[in-house]
Amino acid sequence: MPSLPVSVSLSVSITRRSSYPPAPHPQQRPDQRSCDGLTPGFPYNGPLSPDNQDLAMRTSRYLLATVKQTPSDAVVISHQLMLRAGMVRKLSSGLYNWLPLGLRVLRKVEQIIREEMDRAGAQEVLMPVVQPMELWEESGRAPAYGPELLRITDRHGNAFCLGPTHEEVITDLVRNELHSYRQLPMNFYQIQTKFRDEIRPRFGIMRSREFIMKDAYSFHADQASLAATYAVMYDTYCRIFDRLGLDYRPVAADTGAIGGSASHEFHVLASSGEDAIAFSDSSDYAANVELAEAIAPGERAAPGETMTLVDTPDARTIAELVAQFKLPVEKTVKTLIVAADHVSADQETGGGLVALLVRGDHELNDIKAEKLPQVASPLRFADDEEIRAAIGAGPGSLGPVQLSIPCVIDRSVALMSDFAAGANQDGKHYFGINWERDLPLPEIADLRNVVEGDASPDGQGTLTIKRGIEVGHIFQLGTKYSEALKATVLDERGKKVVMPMGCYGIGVTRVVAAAIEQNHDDRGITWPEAIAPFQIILVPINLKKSVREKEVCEQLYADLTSAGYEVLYDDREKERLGVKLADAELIGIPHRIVVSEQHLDEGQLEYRARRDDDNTMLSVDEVLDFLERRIKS
RNA sequence: CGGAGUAUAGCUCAGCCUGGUAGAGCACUACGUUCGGGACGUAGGGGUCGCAGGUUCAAAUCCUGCUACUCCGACCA
Repeated sequence: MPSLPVSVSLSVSITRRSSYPPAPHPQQRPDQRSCDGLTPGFPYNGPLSPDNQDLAMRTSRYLLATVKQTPSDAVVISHQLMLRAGMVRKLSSGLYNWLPLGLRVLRKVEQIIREEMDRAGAQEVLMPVVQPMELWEESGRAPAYGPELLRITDRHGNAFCLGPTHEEVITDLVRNELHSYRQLPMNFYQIQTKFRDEIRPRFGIMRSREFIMKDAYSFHADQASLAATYAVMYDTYCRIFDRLGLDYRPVAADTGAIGGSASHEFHVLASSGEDAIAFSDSSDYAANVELAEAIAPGERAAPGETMTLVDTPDARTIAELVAQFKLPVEKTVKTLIVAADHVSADQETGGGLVALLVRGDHELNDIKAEKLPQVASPLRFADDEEIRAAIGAGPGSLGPVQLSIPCVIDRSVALMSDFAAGANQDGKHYFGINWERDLPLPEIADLRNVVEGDASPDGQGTLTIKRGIEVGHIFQLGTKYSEALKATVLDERGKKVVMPMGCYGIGVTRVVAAAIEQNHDDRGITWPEAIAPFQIILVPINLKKSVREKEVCEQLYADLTSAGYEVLYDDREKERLGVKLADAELIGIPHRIVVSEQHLDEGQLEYRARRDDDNTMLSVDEVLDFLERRIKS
């Protein structure tokens, strides 16, 4: 048998044996133990090892619960891979057990969040999962929250609920503890389990009923202080998601009654995301597609055609019209008829209907339409009979010319010239319509969804649309809860003032799922460095046969661990190489070292990053330097 | 809450229509062979067929009720 390369200096002395050593002597010297407290080469059923589990583990002692088959009830990738990699197991609908491997990832995400929140001056607290209903009565939110709030009763008949969020509890705490404006601002956060009794939990960890959230609540003496802390939280969130290694976008969110730039969602970009978000290619602008403003820069071209009535008996949709008459779709207009708001319906002659016009290739935005004063809320499309009664033609032949009901047009429609639209007579369209020549320009509004390539509303660049997973949300709450719960402090004049509040959430468990949605390939997870369960996996090719592989692995395991790396040593003797490599790829350890007899002859090891396509050969004594450069950079 | 579906071994599923000995693959245990990309052989362990009723000489199979879970929708953000 060839001897070990001289470059490997063994600090642990191992006697070569052709078979397992006998059970260790109880008085074994500590320096003969490896980093995880196990005697090198000790077989599977040894004692539990209490040492250094944060850093090191050997697979023979670890619950590596990987499965080959994709579970049938998992539809999204993150759910499939989290089950397959042995990170989680379902307990019941929307409830999951976290196995050791998954928990390592979860803890890393938590730790990054914790460090950055602390860095931003927030103070960690821990509030109960179970909350008294009294507080929810006091805030007035109990009825509004409905059945999503899981209510429970204790043995004395007192009402409690499982906390879906903690505004009430923190506000109650703060009103008892803070008394002076001098103490403000303060920002409290916790990383805690939440429960929301979702109507339909789905997508595994992405939308479960029980989940872990980092929620923070800030309290202020005035609005300016709230705005300042909000800005700090915005930056903190950026730092957190940067450190997590995720591709994300802060997105302007619907601020409802609060207004201004008082709310942002943080989205991890992934094709499976539930939300479509639009962002500028050359500025920070980003918004939910439903909320993104559709602007229409430019001017209307002068009329070039005369308006003509054309028989279009077989064209009932824009697609048919475009196909049959070789029209560019940008020269067509869609006319949608919706119910009018009651008040305006009385005043107009529209029979309770309003026409909304968007370009043929555009889509009506329900939310924007609903916000128009003329339009009934909730939005309701008119049925065929109503349309025929009011206009005298069926859908498919509707247009703005000589229209008998009120009409609102999209901004981009207002810029069209020489366009085609229905003639309000069955089977007929007008071509070559021009505003202000053939008919007056109706009221103009933003009616449509933005599309890829639109000009960015901030005037810089064009919009790209991608799907995102909402993982964070920051909010300037104002005094909604502090008012209801009377959370006041005395100001400098000794007057009681209600504290404006901010709240800031991150879905910690959802971040883990989102990270996988964004980082996977056909073999498994490709973790970002910062949240991988382990940094390095050590894979000997044939531990059973090769004493040399075992010696080198034990040595590397000890050296890498004492250098501070988190190492998973795949010391399973019964598994073949293929199984080990497949597992390593499935669980997505970023750095892999394969140890083989063949290459040890030249003093070489194989290195491969999870996202690499090829192996890199390293000499045994340069491994530490190499990894140092590779990981720390 | 509306619609659709599923429930049989740890996992993925067959068997049910047409009632009569509980099945396969993977996983697990033992032994042997194999050993650089999810090995092979031999032997074995493991299921009150979701629960409760009913029909029948006989029910995984037919009937009724219940429960849980999944998918689509509404809801939530």
